[in-house]
Amino acid sequence: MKERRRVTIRDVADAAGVSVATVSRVLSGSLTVNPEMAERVRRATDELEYRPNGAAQGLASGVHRSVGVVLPDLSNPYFHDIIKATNVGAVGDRYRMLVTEWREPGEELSVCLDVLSRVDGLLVLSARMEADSLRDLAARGVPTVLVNRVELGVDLPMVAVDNFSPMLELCQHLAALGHRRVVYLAGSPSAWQNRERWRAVRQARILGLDPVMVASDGTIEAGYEATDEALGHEPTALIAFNDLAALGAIARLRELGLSTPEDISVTGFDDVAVARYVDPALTTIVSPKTALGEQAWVMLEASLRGERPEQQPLLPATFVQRASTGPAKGSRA
Amino acid sequence: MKERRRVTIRDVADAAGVSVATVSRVLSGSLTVNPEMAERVRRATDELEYRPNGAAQGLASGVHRSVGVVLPDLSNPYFHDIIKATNVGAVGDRYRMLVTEWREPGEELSVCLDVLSRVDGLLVLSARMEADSLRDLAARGVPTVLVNRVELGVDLPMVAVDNFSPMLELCQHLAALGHRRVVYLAGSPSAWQNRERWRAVRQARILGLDPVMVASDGTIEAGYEATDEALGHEPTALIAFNDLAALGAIARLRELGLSTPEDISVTGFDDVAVARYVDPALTTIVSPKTALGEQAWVMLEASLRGERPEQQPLLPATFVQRASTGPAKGSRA
DNA sequence: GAGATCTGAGTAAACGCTCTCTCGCTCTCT
DNA sequence: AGAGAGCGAGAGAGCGTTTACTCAGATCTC
Repeated sequence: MKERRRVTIRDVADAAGVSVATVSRVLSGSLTVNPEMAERVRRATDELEYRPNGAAQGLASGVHRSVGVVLPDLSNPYFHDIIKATNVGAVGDRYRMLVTEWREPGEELSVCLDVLSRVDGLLVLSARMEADSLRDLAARGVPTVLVNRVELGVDLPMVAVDNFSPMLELCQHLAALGHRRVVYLAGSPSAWQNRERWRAVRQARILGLDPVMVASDGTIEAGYEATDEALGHEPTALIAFNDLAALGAIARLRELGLSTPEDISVTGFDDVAVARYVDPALTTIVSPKTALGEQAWVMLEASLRGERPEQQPLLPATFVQRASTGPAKGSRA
Repeated sequence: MKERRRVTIRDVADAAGVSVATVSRVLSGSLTVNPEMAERVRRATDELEYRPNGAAQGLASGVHRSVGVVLPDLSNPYFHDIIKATNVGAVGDRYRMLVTEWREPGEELSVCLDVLSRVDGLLVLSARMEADSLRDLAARGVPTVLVNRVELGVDLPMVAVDNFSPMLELCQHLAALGHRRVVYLAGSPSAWQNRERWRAVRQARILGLDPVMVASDGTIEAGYEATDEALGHEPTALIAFNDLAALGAIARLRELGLSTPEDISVTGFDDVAVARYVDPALTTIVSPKTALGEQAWVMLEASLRGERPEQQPLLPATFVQRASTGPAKGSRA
């Protein structure tokens, strides 16, 4: 209740008997200050429990020591391991990370810009943000790193996982098991990752696969719901956009009396935490989420220092076979 | 590349031919301003793409229109639906939400205080934060709401889900199925929720249950690993702290050749998204995460307005029976 | 030992905004 | 017609920091 006034740098200066400039110097670790004085200042700081006002620091110095993370959906677990890793890096470099969700598509840029007066850089984890908005950001010279999205017309550092190669490997695995007719349960059409994965699946025609795409969007519910339509194409395997959709599909198949993988194989993507624990354990692709987050921070940090981070190649993801795939029903069995 | 200077309120004022004070008034929606002038200002604002500097606004007015969310683990999915709902409320009231993770226990208060110069209030989603730190926060008069934690010695508004009653209901369900010897796979010992759930399980002795507790911590891996020890007590049912631990346990049981629920029943808590889609679908307790988040915002918003939010009763959670529980093996079968 | 060079600390001007005060103008009332 | 009230807009003082500058005093050079 006692609405005690926040202690300011002035209070510390008075207590230590020095000027505010000196306090500022001590706190910023400047070397041009008498050790004994520095000690006095530090003691005063502790005693008064002084904490610098971030808003004022940001205003005066123009650097906020914090970065914004913009993502479309806070409840999507895919992002969490990534930003967790990023956060470790940020904290290590004494940066704060501010996560912001936006909901309305089209509103992204506005959100980014809005948060920009409190942060020094941006991490964009949006598969859907319009390329124009990204270009705008790039043009403004805002340090920004694009995560899991490759946009060739945009001059921004990006870090992403290779979706194509491992998906092709997965297809090869299915082909080797005798599958031919397969359905790709798509993710969000505008997402780069979805395009890449579907590109790989189509490419797999050369391996003998005969893929068709069914619209969906990478959630459990969507996977569940898209399954009936998928079955209309009489596939022997379902290639889901991600693990969640795969789980939904398997659940629906079970309801229909079809078992996985005996009657129909199902694959996922991402290797979310539960993927190996469910029954059947998911054949999927392990996305290096931690590495992705770390790499993203390294590049953002370089941008913040004014460097131009070196563009890295796509991070490799590895195919892992578990129990949700088996020989195609009806092939040489 | 063109490092163009950010446009300030001064630029807008010049462009519109008015004083900065007037621009400020127009932007803050003050009514004491000539409509024609307001229109001029608004036009200038648009043309210059002016965006107020949040740091400066915060410094000058003392209000930041943003709240901090402090949570211990960004990758824990339990929080996401909650803060997603909170965010909806916050955005609706034109507040920004800044999510911050801390890692080191004991460091929480420092993190809170640190973020305090950029936010107006705090949402604490920490089951583990020390009561002393909470008291400190309360004493400083910082608008704060405690989520999913009830701490009677702390004078702070809190909103939480009832853990006890539904857990008791779940125990009743197990007792009715003939279970007697059961193991509680614990969550983090210092978590309020864990204490409540275990309290309910112990209470269920009156229903004929004979519970023992096995240490664990509410992750899939921990549930998986604690299962062997749990089996040492020869239970007919496992009551997991939450769904994740339940999933881990079921996976381990399967590995050991035990099937759920025929050989052993398993229950969860929370009803995470996958709970109903896995095989067997989890008997669990549906936690009203969205309601929780909404309620948290309502209370925080009241605190921000200087009101003392009315303490609400615990939010009800409902028991839901699915396929992971069945008659106790060896009972009248 | 006098002038030049360093050091280290203080002074004060930003940073971009809000908000109180002040002031000039238009109305209204007597 | 003159005074008081009312209203709208400008001036300017902060808000809490950082960061040129400035300027003593100490150290050095010849």
